[in-house]
Amino acid sequence: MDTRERLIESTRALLWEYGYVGTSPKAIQQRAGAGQGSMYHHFRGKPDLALAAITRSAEELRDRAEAEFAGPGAPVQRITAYLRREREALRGCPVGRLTQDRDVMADPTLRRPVEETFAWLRTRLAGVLAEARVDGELDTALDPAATATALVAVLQGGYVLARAAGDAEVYAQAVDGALGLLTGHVH
Amino acid sequence: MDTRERLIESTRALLWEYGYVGTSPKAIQQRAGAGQGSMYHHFRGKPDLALAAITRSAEELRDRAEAEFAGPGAPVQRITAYLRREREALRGCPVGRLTQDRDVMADPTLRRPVEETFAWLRTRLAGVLAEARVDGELDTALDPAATATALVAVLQGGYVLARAAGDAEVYAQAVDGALGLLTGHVH
DNA sequence: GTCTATAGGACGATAGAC
DNA sequence: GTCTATCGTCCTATAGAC
Repeated sequence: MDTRERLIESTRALLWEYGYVGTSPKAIQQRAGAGQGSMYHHFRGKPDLALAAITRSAEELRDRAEAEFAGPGAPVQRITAYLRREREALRGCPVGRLTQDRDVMADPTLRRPVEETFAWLRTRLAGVLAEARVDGELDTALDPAATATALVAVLQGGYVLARAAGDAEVYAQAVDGALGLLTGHVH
Repeated sequence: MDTRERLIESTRALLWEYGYVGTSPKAIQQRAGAGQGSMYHHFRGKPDLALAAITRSAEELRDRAEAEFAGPGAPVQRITAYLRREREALRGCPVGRLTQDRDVMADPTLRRPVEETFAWLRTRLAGVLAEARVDGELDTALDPAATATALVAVLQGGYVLARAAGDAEVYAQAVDGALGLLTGHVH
């Protein structure tokens, strides 16, 4: 892994753990084993480096989700697989976390990947729910768009509650609760 | 409002908007219209002031929720009222937000109010759900604890998604989706 | 109680040598 | 490409006068 690459990966890790304000160029450099000059040679500054890191995290999230949404099995089964996928609950969502970062949300460039990721996720999941409905697998009373937003919210909120409790099991409980609610609408 | 009070309220507002790392004593003083000496006279430092602010925000959240959980109407109606209560979706949850703040979660003293608030909230909501079940209002297949965690997660995640989209309506959509799912289990 | 002065360090970035 | 030196600013806190 070359220096540029190490800088991006270090930034991703630090952004995930400390957020934008809590991540200093110095910390990035140390973690990457690179000097000041090295960092400023490859990137214009902290925002530029953050953009590379955020973009990559967003793509990763999207790719993983798509793999499950487009995977094998009936729609409801794919949704269940997506919801149940093992996640590092106590670390939270690397993209959702940025939502609480003022400097990220205030910068249109940094904000865009975050916005697009969740817009895509909600739409994509709504599509699979609509599929399930057409297949007669799901209650027609459910609105796919609202249901999709609620389910994605359960994951994002599950991270919050797990962190608050200091217990990853709380995340799993939120997912269980959501699946319990969904099950009543599955034929 | 005396100086001490203004300092706490200023800290609450700044903590909500900028988080712990993003909130400086200087900014607190300016917003409160107080000098350095004044702040350090009333509080030992930033963590001490933050504790006062966090504790108050936690109590406020709890009091508001309790007012709805203990309010008039059938259990499901009270839950609906709680979920549908108007909130400043784009500002997020003043307590849930702290969950993403490393310095807060790393300090047991600052962390406690956050932890307790959500532990109480989940338990209290589970109680109302159990009540609804006993009343024959709610499907016995639903686990009160898991359902409560999922519903609270929808709110917390709804904030995340609304902020990501830059649209408070997304929060409302998450709540709608959750209520849509819940409705299928109400007799 | 509140003020100003001051401290030591970190932040984010730039300059210029190699 | 990478290094060290340097910059101006902000951070959090303390000291001591009023």
